[in-house]
Amino acid sequence: MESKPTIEDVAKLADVSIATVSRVINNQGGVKRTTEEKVFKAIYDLGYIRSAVARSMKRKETNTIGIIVPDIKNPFFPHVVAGIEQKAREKGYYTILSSTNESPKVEEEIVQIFIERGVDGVILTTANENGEHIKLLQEQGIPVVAVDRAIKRFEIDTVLVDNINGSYQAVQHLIMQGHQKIAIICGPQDTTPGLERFLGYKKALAEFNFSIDHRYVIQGDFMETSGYRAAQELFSLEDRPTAIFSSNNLMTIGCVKALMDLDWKLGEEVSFIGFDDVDIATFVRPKLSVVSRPMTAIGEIAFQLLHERIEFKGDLPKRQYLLSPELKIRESSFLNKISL
Amino acid sequence: MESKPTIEDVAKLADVSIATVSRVINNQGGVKRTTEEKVFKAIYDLGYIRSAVARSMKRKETNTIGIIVPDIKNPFFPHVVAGIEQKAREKGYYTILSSTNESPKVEEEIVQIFIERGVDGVILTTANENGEHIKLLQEQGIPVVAVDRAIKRFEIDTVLVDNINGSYQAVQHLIMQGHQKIAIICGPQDTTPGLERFLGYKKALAEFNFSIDHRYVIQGDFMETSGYRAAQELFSLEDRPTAIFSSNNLMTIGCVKALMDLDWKLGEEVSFIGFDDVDIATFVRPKLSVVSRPMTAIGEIAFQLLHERIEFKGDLPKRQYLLSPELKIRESSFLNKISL
DNA sequence: TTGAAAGCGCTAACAA
DNA sequence: TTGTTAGCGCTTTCAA
Repeated sequence: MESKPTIEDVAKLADVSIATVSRVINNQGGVKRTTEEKVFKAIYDLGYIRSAVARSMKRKETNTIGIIVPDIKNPFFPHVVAGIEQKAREKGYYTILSSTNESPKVEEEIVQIFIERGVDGVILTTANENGEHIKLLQEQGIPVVAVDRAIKRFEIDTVLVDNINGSYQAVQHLIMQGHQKIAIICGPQDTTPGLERFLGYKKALAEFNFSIDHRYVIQGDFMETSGYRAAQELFSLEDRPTAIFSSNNLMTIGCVKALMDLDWKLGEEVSFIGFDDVDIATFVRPKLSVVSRPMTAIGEIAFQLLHERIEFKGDLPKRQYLLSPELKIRESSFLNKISL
Repeated sequence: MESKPTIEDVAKLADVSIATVSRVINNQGGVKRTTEEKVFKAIYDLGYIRSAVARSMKRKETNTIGIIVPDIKNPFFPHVVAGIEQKAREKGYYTILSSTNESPKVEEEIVQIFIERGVDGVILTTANENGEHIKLLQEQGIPVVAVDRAIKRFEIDTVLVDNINGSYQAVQHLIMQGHQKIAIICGPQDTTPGLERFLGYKKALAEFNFSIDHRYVIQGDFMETSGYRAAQELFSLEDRPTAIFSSNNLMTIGCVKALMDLDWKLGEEVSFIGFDDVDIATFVRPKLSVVSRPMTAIGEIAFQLLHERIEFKGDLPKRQYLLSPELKIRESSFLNKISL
C-alpha cells in the first residue's frame, strides 16, 4: 500500500499548483475549463480523496456535530437521532453519536472529547441538568441545543415537549372516566421530563380537588425494571389504585409485564396510560392508551436550531421550542367492567 | 470569545517549550516533576484542550471508527452499536454512526465521508453486499468488519449469526409439532440474512421430505409493512398455512399485527416463530417463540476484530465469526387447539 | 486565471 | 531533562 495521494500529487500529475487543485475541489470557480478537466482527471487517476482532517485544521470547522443521548437502546432516541441525521446530511453536516448510559461522568468525558475533536455544535439530552460541564462548551463558543431535558444553569436553546400538558391530559382523561384512585410511576425528579410529568399529574388532580395519595406515587428511574417493581408495589397495596399512569416508555413495558404476571387485569381491574408510544401498545389487549410525541420532528427541529447558531455567529436570543404531545386514546384507559 | 488557547500559549505561560507541553499532555514521561506541575497549572489556568484535529494530522490516526447501519430505528442495531461503543471507549476509540436507510447510494457517500475524515476502521452492515465501494476502503488500507451481512467481493472479517441453523431449528420445531403447511415471510434474497434464513427453512423441509409450496413463500423487505402484507396474503389463501416463520423482527411485528386485525387466531389457527426477539413477544398471547441473537456480543466481537486489525498492521487471515442463535420456545409455536 | 507561500496546532526526531 | 524545528495536507491571501 503506497501512501495516500495528497493534493500535491494531484497538482504534480495535472501540472498545476496546489492552489488550483484546491480551487477545483472546493468548487470556487475562477479556473479555466480545460485546467479543471486536467485536475479532475488527475484526481480520478490517483483515486485522490481530500483529507477532512487537514481541511478542518485550516478552516477551523469540522462540519461535524456531536450528539449525546442517555440511552441509545431506548427507542425514543434512535428516532430523534434519525431526524437529526437526516437534516444534518442535507446541510453537509455529519454526526458523532455517544451514549452516556445516564452517567454524568461519562457525559463529561464525551463533552471533553467532542471539544478536542472540534465539533461545530452539540445536541444533547443530558444526564445531569445541573451540570457545569456545559460551561466548557460555552467557553469554546460551541453552540449547544438541549433536547428532551433542560439545561439549568446556562442559556441554551431547547427543544422540549409539553410534558405537563401531556400528562395532565392523560390523568384528566382518567378522571373523566370516573377514576379516583390514580397512581403514577414517576421518572427521576431531577430530570425535566420526570418532574414535569409528575406536575401534570398533580395539576389534573388539583383541578378536580383530589388530594395526592402518597401510596400511589411511586418513584422509578425510567428503566424497565423500575416500572415492573412499581406495579408490584401498587398491587401489594390493600387499597389498590384503579388506574396507573407511567412516565415513560420503558417503565410502561415493565409495568404492563408486571400486570400480566400478577394477573392484575388491565381494563377490568385497572386502567392504564403511558407517556410515549411503544410497540407493545397495540399488541396488548386492551390496547394501551398513550401520550405520544413527534420524535423525528424533535430531532429535525433540534438540528435546525443548532444549524442557525452555527451559521450566524451573531447573538441570537435563547430559543425554546415546546412541542405538543398527543393523547392517543386506545382502550386501556376505558372503564370496561372496572368496578371503581 | 478570545480564540482558543493552543499548546503554544500553554508553553509560554508555563515558561517551557511546546515539546515539553506535548510530552506532558501525552504522558510520555521524561519530564521533571516540578516542570510537569507548572505545565498542568498553565493548562488548567488557560482551560486548554488539545486539538484532536492537529494531533490526527500529525499522527495519521484519528482514534475514530465509523459505523454504518442500514436502519438505526430497527432495535437490533442500537443494541449492536451499544456493544461496539462500550468496547471502543475502553480502548480509547470513538465512533461516528451513520444510517443508510438501506440505500446503497447513501452508503457509498458515507464511505467516502469516512475516508475523508480518516477513520481508523469501519464496522458496517451493508445495504449492498455486492458493492464495489468497499474497494475504496481497502485501497486506503482502512480495516473493515462486516456485521450481520457478508461482503461478497472482498476479503473482509465478518461477524455473522448462524442464520441457516437458526431458522432450521425454528422450522424443525414447527414440523415436530405436526405442522405440514409452514409459510415463511422472507427477507430480501440478496442479503445474507434474508437468503440464509430461507435456506434454513428449505433445509428443514427437505429433511422431512416436504416439498416447497410456493404459495407459502412470501417475499418481504424486512420492514413492518411487508410483514403485515405477507400475513394478509397468506390469510387470503384457500388453503392457509398452519404455521408462519418470519425472517426478522420488524416483519414479525407487522405480521402479528395483521393476524390480530384479521382475527386469525395465533396459537389456535396458526402457529408462529420469528427471527430475532422483539419487545412485543412476551406481551402477545400466546407469547411469541423466537430465534434470538446475542446483539451486544455481536457488537463487542466486531470491535474486537477491528481493533486487532488496527493495531497489528500486519497480515491477518480473514476471520469469520459465526455466533449461534438460540431458539426461545415460548407459546406461539405450540399446538394448543390447532387442528392441522 | 494561476502560483508562491504562510500558516493552522500538533508530534517526534534530533540536538543540546 | 529540555528545546528547536521540520513537517502533516490543506486553504487562503497576495502577487503575478
